Amino acid sequence: MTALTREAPRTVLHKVDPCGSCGAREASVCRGVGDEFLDRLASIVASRTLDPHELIVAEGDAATSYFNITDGSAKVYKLLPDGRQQIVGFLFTGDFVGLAVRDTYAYTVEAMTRLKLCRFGRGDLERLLGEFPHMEHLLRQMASDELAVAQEQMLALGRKTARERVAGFLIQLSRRAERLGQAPNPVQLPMTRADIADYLGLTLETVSRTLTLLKSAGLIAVDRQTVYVSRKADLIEIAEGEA
Amino acid sequence: MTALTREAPRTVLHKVDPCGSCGAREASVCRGVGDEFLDRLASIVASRTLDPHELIVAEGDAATSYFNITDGSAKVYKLLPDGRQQIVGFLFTGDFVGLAVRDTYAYTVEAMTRLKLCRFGRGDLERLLGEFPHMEHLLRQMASDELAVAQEQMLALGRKTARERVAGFLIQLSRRAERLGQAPNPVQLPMTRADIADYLGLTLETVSRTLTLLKSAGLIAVDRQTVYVSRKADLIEIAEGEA
DNA sequence: CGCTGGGTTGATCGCACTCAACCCGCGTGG
DNA sequence: CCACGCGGGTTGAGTGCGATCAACCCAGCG
Repeated sequence: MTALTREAPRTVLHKVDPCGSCGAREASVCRGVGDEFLDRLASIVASRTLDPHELIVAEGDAATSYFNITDGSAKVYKLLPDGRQQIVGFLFTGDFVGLAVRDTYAYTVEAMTRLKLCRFGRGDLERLLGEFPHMEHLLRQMASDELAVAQEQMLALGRKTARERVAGFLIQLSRRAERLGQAPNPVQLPMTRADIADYLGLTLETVSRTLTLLKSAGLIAVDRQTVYVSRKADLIEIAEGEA
Repeated sequence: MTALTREAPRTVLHKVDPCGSCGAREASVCRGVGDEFLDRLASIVASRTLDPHELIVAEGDAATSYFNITDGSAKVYKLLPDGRQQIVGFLFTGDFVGLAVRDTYAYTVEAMTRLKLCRFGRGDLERLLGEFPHMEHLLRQMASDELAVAQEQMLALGRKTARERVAGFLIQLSRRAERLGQAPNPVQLPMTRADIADYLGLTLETVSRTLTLLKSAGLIAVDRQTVYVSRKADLIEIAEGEA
C-alpha cells in the first residue's frame, strides 16, 4: 500500500494512468502488459479530485473500490478509540490502494495534499484480473513487497530507538527519491512532524528533538521541509542499528 | 507468513500436504483446487525434518525455496547487528513460508519445536502457479491477509501499551485456536516469554509482569504455558485500547 | 546432586512522553 | 496598517512506563 517505503521497481498499476484526462501509456511496454488490458482498465475507471484532509477510504467501510493515486499524496492510518494513531504508510503519485483488503477496509486513507485518483470497482478489477493472470501475478508481487516493507517497519517500531527510526526514515525517503529518478540528497519531507511521528511510533516533539540532534551531530542540515544529508553512510549506520 | 495472526480462512497451501509421507488430500475440495494441481505439486516437493533451533531459512540467503510446514511450529524474526530481535510472526502446522520474498530472504525462520516441512523449488512452484492462475490468486489473497495482519501489528508496536499488547496477543491466540476448530478458551502459549516479548516489542520481564497484572485483575489465570481467560470481553476491551 | 532453561519478582534507571512556553509565517479582518 | 488567530515547529522541565540489572524459584535432566 505504501509507496514511500517500497523498494521494488514500480509495477504496472503504478505506471498506468487509465483516466481519460491523462493518457499516459508508457506502462504498456512495462513487464509485458498489453494494450488490451489497458483498454479494459480504462473502461472500468472513474476519476476524481480530493482536497487535503478528505478521506479516500474510511476504516470499517465496505471495501467496494480500489484506487490509483494519479497525483498528490496521502496517508494510510489506523486509529484507536482514544485517538492514538498509527500511520502504516504514505501514498504518492502512482500508488495503488487496495492491496491489503478484506470485506471492509482496515485503515483510513486521507489526502495530505490536493489529490487526483482513479477509482476501480472491486468486482470489475478482480474480474479483469481473472482474465489477465499476469496482472494477478504483479499484484501478488506488490503485496509481497509491501509485506516485506511492513516487516521492516515492525522491526523499527518494536526494537529501534528514536534516533534509529528517524535516521531510517530519512534514508527511506532518500532511496525512494532515487528510485523515482529524483535527486537522492536534499530530501523533501512532504508531511508534518506529527505525521512522521505517527508513522514512526513517536511523538512530534521527539521527532523534532531527534532531527536537531542529528543536525548537531553534523549528519544533516534541516530547513523546514528540506533535509540535506551530509553524511549518508553514518546515517545508514545509525539506521541499521550498528552498536 | 505468520499463521498465528492470520484472520482469514485457511487456503489451499495450508491444507495440502504433498509430501509422500502423509497423503492428506482434503484440500482438493477446498476452494476449487483440483487433483491435477496437487499431483503436480507432489512432483516438485521434498520433505525434511528439523530439530528445535534449527534454521529453515536465514536472513540474507538467496531465496531459492518456498516451504510448507507440515508439523510443528517456528518463529520468523529479523535481527539487528547488536542482537536485538523482532519476531514478525509465528508459523504453525500447515503454514506457508515464502509470501514476503525477494531475491534474498529478509528474515530468519527458526524451528521452535521438532518440525516437519516440505520444500518447493522457487522456480518450480512459480512455474506451476503460472499454469494454475487460481492458485496465483490464492497466494495473493494470503499475502493480502498477511499484510493486513502486519498493519495491525504495526498499530500495536507503535501505539499500544504493554498491557494492551499482551491482552491482544492472548485474544489473537484464542481466536486462532477457535478458527482451527479448537477450544478458544484455555489458551496455550507454545512459545517462551522471551519469544512473546520479541513479538510484542517488549522485554520478557515486562511480559511476565503484565501477565501477573492481568491475573491480579481477575481477567485470566496463568499456569505455565496455559492461560485461562475468565473475562474475555474485558480482555478484548483492553486489547482494543478502549480508554 | 548440580546444572540449565524458563519464569517471577524487586530495585533502579533512562528514554521517550507529557505539559508547557515560545517562535515564526501566513492569512484574515478590523 | 497592525492585531489576531492558527498551523507548524522548536525547546525546556518534569514524569513515567518499560528497560535493565539482579536475585531467586522451580522443574527437568544428566
